[in-house]
Amino acid sequence: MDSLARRTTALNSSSPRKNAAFVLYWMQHSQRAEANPALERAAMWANECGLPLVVLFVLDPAYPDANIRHYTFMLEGLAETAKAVAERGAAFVCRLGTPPDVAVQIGRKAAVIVADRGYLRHLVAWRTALADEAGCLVEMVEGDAIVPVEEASGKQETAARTFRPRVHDALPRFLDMPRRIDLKHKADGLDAQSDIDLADRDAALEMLDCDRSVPAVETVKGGRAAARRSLDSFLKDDLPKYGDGRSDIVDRHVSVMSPYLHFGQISPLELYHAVTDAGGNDDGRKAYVEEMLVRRELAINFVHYAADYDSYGTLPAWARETLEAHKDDPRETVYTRRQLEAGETDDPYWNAAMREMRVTGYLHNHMRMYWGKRLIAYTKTPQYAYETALYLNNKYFLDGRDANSYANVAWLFGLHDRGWPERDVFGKVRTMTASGLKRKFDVDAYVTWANGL
DNA sequence: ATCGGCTCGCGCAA
DNA sequence: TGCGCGAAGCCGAT
Repeated sequence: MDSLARRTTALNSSSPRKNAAFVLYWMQHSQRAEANPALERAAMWANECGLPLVVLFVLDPAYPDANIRHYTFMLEGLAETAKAVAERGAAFVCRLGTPPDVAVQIGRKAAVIVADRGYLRHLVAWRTALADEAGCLVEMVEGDAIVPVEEASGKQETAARTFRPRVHDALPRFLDMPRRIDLKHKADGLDAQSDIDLADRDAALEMLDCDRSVPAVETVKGGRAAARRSLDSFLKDDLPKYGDGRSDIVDRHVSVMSPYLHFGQISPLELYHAVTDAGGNDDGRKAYVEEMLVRRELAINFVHYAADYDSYGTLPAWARETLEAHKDDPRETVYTRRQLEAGETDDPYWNAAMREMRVTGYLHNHMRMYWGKRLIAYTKTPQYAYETALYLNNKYFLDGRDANSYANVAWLFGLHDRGWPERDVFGKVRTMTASGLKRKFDVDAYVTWANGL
């Protein structure tokens, strides 16, 4: 079995449709024209059937928790992707609507429909609905995890230490980059079915009836070209220092690939190869693989196997019990959600983190932890802290609404972690404090920087 | 500056 | 059944 076949699952038992007009790739998660195994699988089918390829993207104005910040970043990437798809000789169709419905409708003329993979519950449901209603073979191709989730482990893992050996064991079978397949039949004229012109982004954004309260991020551009530029400078300047430099909140040596990964504008496998082939030192490369393979895919393992990945009740029992035992501990100050969201607490470090999040749509990972842990201390109940953390994550972060968002928020409350000495409010759940920040970093420089954003 | 103690659940050796 | 050990913890002692 070749590497593409190992990433592919049939979602129904239908056969390819006879007398079809094209092969359809319904693009959803892997929003890129290169390093995309779903696209190559669809190209393979197109050549095999002697048909042209249509790539469909459905822009859903009702996508859960999406606002104009997310759509802007996504459309910056999609405009580039549409062009690159067309240059390969496939048609790129962009439609407004509910993704599986539009895919079923367009798919009536398709011999085969290929989908990429998503992990959150609505993304799984979309693929199931498509497979049930398509009336032809529907395949799903894993392109946004290096190791397909079931191949790494057949169950929900309790911690990185149990997941790590499993994902590393499976890794060698999934290291081949998808081979680029040339299309034999060009798709002239088929792209006439679009109802959105991605080249005119402002017009496209205006068509969306969505939340406009969070402005687009000025400092980070979406799309593959921006991702590659950012990656190149990371590989040259930061990867060598990544080993022990990645946690510094002021002198940052991080790649900031998470927004691009979230929208599938870059593939985790191409990042893996870029980093392991890079110069520098072993420390940096090892640490990066730990983040991108072990940590990132542990988050995918979590949302895949924990049906209630976005519920407080899915936290480990020991964590819920200890938080429950301390729920009536006095809090120094309890803030309203409005005060929190505006960054108006008495903790300047916390406010600075909130500001970085609001303005840049991103937060350094160490400050994500501090921000989230303090939220437990600044709210009345851990349930409310959990809901607030998810709400703010998904509203402001360009990389929010991701498997990582749910795993990272749950980590704040003990997921994938162990018990620690019992303290007020937190119980045995790991805590973080301002004194810890001061001990490790020039946190005043961080505050000055954030306030200048 | 560095170290031990605190603490939980898993996986593995015995 | 016991033991070692783990993503970033904190605190107090040296």
